[in-house]
Amino acid sequence: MNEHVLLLDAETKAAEQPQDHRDELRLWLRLLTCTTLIEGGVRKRLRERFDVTLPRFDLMAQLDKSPDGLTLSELSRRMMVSNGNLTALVERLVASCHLDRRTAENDRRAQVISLTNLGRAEFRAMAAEHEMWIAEMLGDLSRSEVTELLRLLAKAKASARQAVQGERP
Amino acid sequence: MNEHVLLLDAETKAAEQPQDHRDELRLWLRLLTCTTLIEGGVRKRLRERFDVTLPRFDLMAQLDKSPDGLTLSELSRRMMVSNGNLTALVERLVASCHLDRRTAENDRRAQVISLTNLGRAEFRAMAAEHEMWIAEMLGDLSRSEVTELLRLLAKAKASARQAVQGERP
DNA sequence: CCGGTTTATTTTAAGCTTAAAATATCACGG
DNA sequence: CCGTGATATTTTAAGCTTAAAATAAACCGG
Repeated sequence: MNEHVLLLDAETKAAEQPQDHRDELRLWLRLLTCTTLIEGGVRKRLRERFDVTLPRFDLMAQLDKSPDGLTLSELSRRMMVSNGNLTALVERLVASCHLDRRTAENDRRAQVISLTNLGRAEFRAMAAEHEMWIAEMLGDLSRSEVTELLRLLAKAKASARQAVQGERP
Repeated sequence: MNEHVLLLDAETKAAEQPQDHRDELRLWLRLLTCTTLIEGGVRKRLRERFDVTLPRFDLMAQLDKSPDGLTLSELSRRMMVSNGNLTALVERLVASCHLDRRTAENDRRAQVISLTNLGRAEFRAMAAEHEMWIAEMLGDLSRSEVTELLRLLAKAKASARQAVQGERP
């Protein structure tokens, strides 16, 4: 009986498995292509128009949404990059007077990072153009297609998050 | 009359522009989140299971689809990474006996890269698991949702490609 | 209040990535 | 066949990224 089950499993695998998940794989590759294309376009425009890198723009974008600043840990969680990555990135932006950094009041381990007035002003000028670039790149999608993509990607995001983070401990 | 037009334009801008493209921006951010999540999960699994990096896997994936090999230019176009990037990546995989590299027969400038038997065998073992990881991460989507996403992302991809590459010269 | 554990950050080593400049070869029109 | 422009690749410099180890401070149960 055991062999029977195993045999069935093997046959099932042979018959279905190799084809079964091809669409999911295609979906992942297409998602990656879309992201890479848009990211490349944004990166290039940021460099040409503002001489700024994408990671710096992303960092400033997070801080612009949090006027009271964020700790490095919170930043790394929101940007989904490693902790050590931020150390150098923040250092450079502090050196160029775009960011402020201070020790947290109640926790001497933590650093609170925030935008300076200069940083905020420069970011907002960039963000305004950035929004138009994105609108242009996604310009062939109708309003309802955008809405539908938002809905389906929310589901994909939840699915991936559960699979990826559900295994952490 | 010119002032009239300009005034209308200004009013239109003030009334619509600041809000008009928020959904496209949200869509882009959600796309990026999905990609980053899945990419991180794949990267981690590739490292833990096979001690291989994602760029190496991607490179081998392209070559596996082209049994006759590819030139560096063609590879860089398909992988959407810069030319110089591949030089070191290929070098390392040649050193570890996963890739072959030979000068093209009819063009002494070009290098043709292909998988060795070892490289192909190792890649296929990884690819089989990789497909299951992706299926798991996207497991909460129904078949019809996957199909619909494929359709909409194809449109997004075409839109972005036109906007990004239409400006090259 | 003390010792073990967790949390926040930095450091380190390796590798990836890009843009731009340099090099080498090819193609082709005159 | 020769120069000119295009194409293929490598080199370079700077910056990004990660994982893992190290450091430091906070928390917490006994």
